[in-house]
This record gives sequence, structure tokens and C-alpha cells, in this order.
Amino acid sequence: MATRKLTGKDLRKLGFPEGRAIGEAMKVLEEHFKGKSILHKKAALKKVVENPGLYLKHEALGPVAMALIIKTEHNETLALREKRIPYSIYGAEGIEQGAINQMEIAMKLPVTKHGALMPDAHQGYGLPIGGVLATNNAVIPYAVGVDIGCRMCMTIYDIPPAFAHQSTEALKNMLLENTKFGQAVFKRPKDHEVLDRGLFNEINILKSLKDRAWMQIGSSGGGNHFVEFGIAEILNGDNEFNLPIGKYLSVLSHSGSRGVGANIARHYTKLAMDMTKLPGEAKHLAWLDLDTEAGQEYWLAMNLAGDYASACHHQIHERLAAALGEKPLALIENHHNFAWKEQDLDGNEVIVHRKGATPAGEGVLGIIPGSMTSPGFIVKGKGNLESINSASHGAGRVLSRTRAKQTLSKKEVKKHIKKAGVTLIGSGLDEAPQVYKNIHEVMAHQTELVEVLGTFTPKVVRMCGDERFGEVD
DNA sequence: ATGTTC
Repeated sequence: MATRKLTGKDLRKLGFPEGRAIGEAMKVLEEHFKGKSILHKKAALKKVVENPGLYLKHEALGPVAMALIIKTEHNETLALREKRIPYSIYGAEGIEQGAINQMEIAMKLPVTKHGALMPDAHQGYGLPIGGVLATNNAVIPYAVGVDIGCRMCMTIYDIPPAFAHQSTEALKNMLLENTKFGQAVFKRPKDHEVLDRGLFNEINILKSLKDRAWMQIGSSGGGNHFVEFGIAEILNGDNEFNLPIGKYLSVLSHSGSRGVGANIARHYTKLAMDMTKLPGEAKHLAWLDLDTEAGQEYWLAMNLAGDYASACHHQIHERLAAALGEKPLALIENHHNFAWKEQDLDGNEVIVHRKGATPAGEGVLGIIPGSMTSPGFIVKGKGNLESINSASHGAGRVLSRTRAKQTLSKKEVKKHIKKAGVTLIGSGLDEAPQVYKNIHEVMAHQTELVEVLGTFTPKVVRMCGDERFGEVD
């Protein structure tokens, strides 16, 4: 008997519209139609999609019928503002037109109050990466980003920089033994308080993600995620950690909320696009009103994903600190894909979305990475409201992943990395240092936004390699 | 970003 799973594509063929009904149908198939033939499943779903009204009270298919009906009643398209609200751009000459176009659309949303574009900005989905958007009582899942709570974390150790040069092999092994990328996960994941949160049992989408959260905790993802040893140089002795000016062996990590955040983002983006119909060019900027149940749920789930991302970083650093046999002198951490409740110039509460942007409120510490062959920066925010208390989250891409694979040569990239004195595990051409803007130029565009307290120079870097194809150990 | 199409 054919028992293959029905796909979203199959459901669309049956006449399912884009949106929540497809997800509901998938759930119902899992729960009530297990083992039934594909023909049987299709026939049942076809009847519902043709006449949802008859199935509203149906024990199994009721939720599907409900989603189909809500869908057809919420089709009113909201208009954008005629004129966009003005916003600030930092380093406009280095920002691609596509990112500026996206920001201009975001500034026309009826819920938008303020915006700013950071110097590392480039085109994304909905809001550009490097876009900051303050709204009135509305949260936009795609202005938070797919990797909710993605962040940087650095720990600084009382170990002289010479150790990195003398013990490169040892550091490489520490990364191999204590970090997991892509599909790979730890055999025995470490427990963490965040896994015990009641919320995992209170929101449907989170119930289905609890096992994944447990399995993936302490791991890093793919793409631009990394864990690296390097040298932090503290340039200012007047710092929060009482660290004397000097150089220290340090660990820097970049990663997010893994499958948990990705699935939360996907679920609520769809819900938002269902509930808030916007003209085509703005459709990905659909928001959830914070006074609705869906908005409240997303807010809670987003915060949980943020805490989960933080927990992953902390475990990464705990493992490496143990491998080094040291306790960190300092830990610096900041999100760059998230939304916060903050106050604007007029003292009103706004929802500030930072999609690939570093919080830079007055005195707020953060890390802005460069590339694996150029320094990152430890920064302190200046609280500039023109930028909505934000700064760039890195150098930003100049080459798309596709362009990078087309134009760069493996040999050339390897040579460049070797010449910089960097040891690399994993990575691909799409993450070569050459795909990033010059970080020094990017920093020069944001001197009004952040003060530089120190630098970080990568020495031994690990990124996702072949693990994305399924190696698990 | 992502068991990269629910």
C-alpha cells in the first residue's frame, strides 16, 4: 500500500490555498490518518476543501475546515502609506539598492514608526538584513528574521596569545571535540534550565519542537555560524570587566536558535501573512498585533527561542572553557535577530525589530565580527536614537552565496586564509572571507553609534562542513 | 537560518 507522506504540493493540487490550512491538514494526517492509503487521505481532504462549512464540527477534520474558512474571510488587503516615513542610513554608498528598496517599503507600513539601515545592510526576506524597524504594538516575524535570537558570544581567558600560536593543533582538537555543526549533535546533550520551561507544553507549535530543542542544545548551525579561538585585544582599560589593556586568548561564537527558532519563525510568519494581507511587495512584512492571541504567542515563543540560543552559546563556551582548564575572565553576548519593547524619542513604547543589527543603547556591550581573516570589534553602544540604538552586526555580504560559488576558486581562498595565519575546519566557498565587506569601512560609518573597546582576531576557526549531509557522532 | 517543501 502506498503510504508515502502527502506534501504541501499535493495539498495545493487538491485546491488548498497558501496559509494555515495546509499546516492544519498535515497535523490532522499525522494524528488521525496514520496508515491510511494516500487515496483515502486525498479523498477526505478534497471533500473538506470543496465544502469546508460541512466539516466545521467534524472530529478530525474540524480544524482544517476552520482554517479554510478563516482564510476566505480574511482577504481584505491593507493599504500602505502613500509616503514613506523618513529613516537614517549609515554608509549608504556601500549598501546595495535592493536593501534600500526593501527598507523604503517597510517605512510605508501603517504600523511603522521609525527605521534605520545599518552599514552592513543587504537584501533579505521582507526587511533587509541590517534593517531596524520600530512599530506600534505590532511584531513582524520576518523583521525579526528566520534565525530568532541569533547572536554573538565571547569569553576571554587569562591565557597569553602565544598559546594560540604554539598550540594550534590542540585548539583545533578542542573545537572538533566540543562543537557540533549542521546536522551533527552531541551524543549526550547537556541539560539546561531552558528545556524545562512550561511554555514548551503550553503552545502547540512548541510541543512539537521540544524533542528537537533537547537534541540540538549546545550545537551550532550551518551557513555563517562559527566557533573560533582567537586573540582579543583590550584597548581601553576603563571597561566593565576591569580587564587590563592587553591581549588574551578568547573564544567567539556565532549561532542561533537552531530548528526551534526556524520552526517558530515559519509558523508565525505564515499566520501573520494569513491575518494581515498586504500588497505583494510588502507581503513578507505581515505583522501580528500584540493584542491578539497569535501576537502574544509569538512574543513568548520568540523570547523562548532567544533564551534557547543563549543557552546553546553558554554550553559551547562551558565545554571549551573546561577543555582549556580555565574560567573566563569575562563573557560578552548580544542578540542581533530579535524584537524588543523600547521607548522612542517621544517616550512612547515601540517594538524595535533588529534583523541583523546589534543593540547599541548607551553603555550596552556587543560584538561586531569581521570575517575569519579580518578583526571583529568589542563595542559599547552610544545610545544614538537616530539609529534606534543600533549598529551593524558584522561586515555584511558583498557576494551572494550563489555568486561566491560561481566566482571564487577554492585554491585562491585557501591561500588567502593560510596567508592570514588562520587554521580553518569546515566552511565552504560561500563563506569565504572575500564574500564580506571591508569591516574597517563598515566601522568607519558607525563611529556615532558605538565606541570600540577592543578587537578580536580569529586564529582557529570552525564552521559547518560536511555535517550538513547527515554525519552524526 | 532550516531534518533546506509545512
